[in-house]
Amino acid sequence: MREHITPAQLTTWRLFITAHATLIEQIDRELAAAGCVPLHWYDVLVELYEAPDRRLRMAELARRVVLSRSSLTHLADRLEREGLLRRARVDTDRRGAYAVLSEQGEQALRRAWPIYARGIVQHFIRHLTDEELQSLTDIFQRLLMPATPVNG
Amino acid sequence: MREHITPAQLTTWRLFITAHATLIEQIDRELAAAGCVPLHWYDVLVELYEAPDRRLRMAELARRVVLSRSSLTHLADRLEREGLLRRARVDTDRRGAYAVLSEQGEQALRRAWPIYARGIVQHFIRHLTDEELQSLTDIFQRLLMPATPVNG
DNA sequence: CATAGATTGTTGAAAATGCAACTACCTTGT
DNA sequence: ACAAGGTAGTTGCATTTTCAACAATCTATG
Repeated sequence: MREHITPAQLTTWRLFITAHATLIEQIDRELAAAGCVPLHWYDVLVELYEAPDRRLRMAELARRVVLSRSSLTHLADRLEREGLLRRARVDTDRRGAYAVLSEQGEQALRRAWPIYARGIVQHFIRHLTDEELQSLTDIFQRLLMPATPVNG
Repeated sequence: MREHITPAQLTTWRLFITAHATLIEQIDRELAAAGCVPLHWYDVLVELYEAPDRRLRMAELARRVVLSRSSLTHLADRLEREGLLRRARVDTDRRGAYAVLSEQGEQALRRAWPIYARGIVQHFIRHLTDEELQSLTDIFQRLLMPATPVNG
């Protein structure tokens, strides 16, 4: 299996990593400066926000934010300690637990959103044409496809 | 300053985050399975490898791998403990320190490269046309531009 | 040359992350 | 119904990352 890779291809990959790190770092700094929840917390909370009943099974939530189950447990502990979410039992499976967005969690989302949105626009969207936006969406979806066999 | 953001734009952004996390996770897992250095270590070592004299000032290295100076200090401590790099004094600035790639560090790079390259191809390059590769390079460079005022 | 202000890199403590082991529970096959 | 094996989530611990404070040194200005 030949896995040759050209310098140009490697450059693209490395720019991908660097661009990501730089953008996240910048936006996270802006959120912190505004006294908002960090980006990673936001991602978790917003998944709950969009889910039916503002709740998701722990494992499903972990999958969505690309975390191990144990990492999510710890993160959820912190969020719960801050009152941003609570856990709830699952009627149909006594092992299971829902993570449920709390009222405070929703407020935290609303508070952070303007800052976050501004960051996304200024550091990301702003630099892209509509075609590029569409192309990026296609590409990222394609990259994720192998990892998500059925559930699109 | 209107910072409106469309659902499609937000989707692109979120796919960016998710795709990145997924790819890194996958490649890191493969490196670990092969008993190689983790991706983050690799990134640091390869910067040194490409630098003149296999060495870089700590602050410059930190900038390149998008880490805070203090985080890099700790990371360099670990790499030094593993014998993958060493520190050296700077003649012209007695505060300064070089991080220098060691022979062992170079070996670690060489050992990890095939695994890493395979991961990059299989999870990233493989899914992209040549045009897309070029387009991504342009885009990521553009995204990074604001952060690097002069020095391209 | 003296001093105020920046910059370099490190430190120690706190927070976050990941791994392996564990409990509790569900599912399957017999 | 029961054992074997799988899954959900948590726990403790070790590793990694971040933050604020610090000492040492450099630089610029008067």
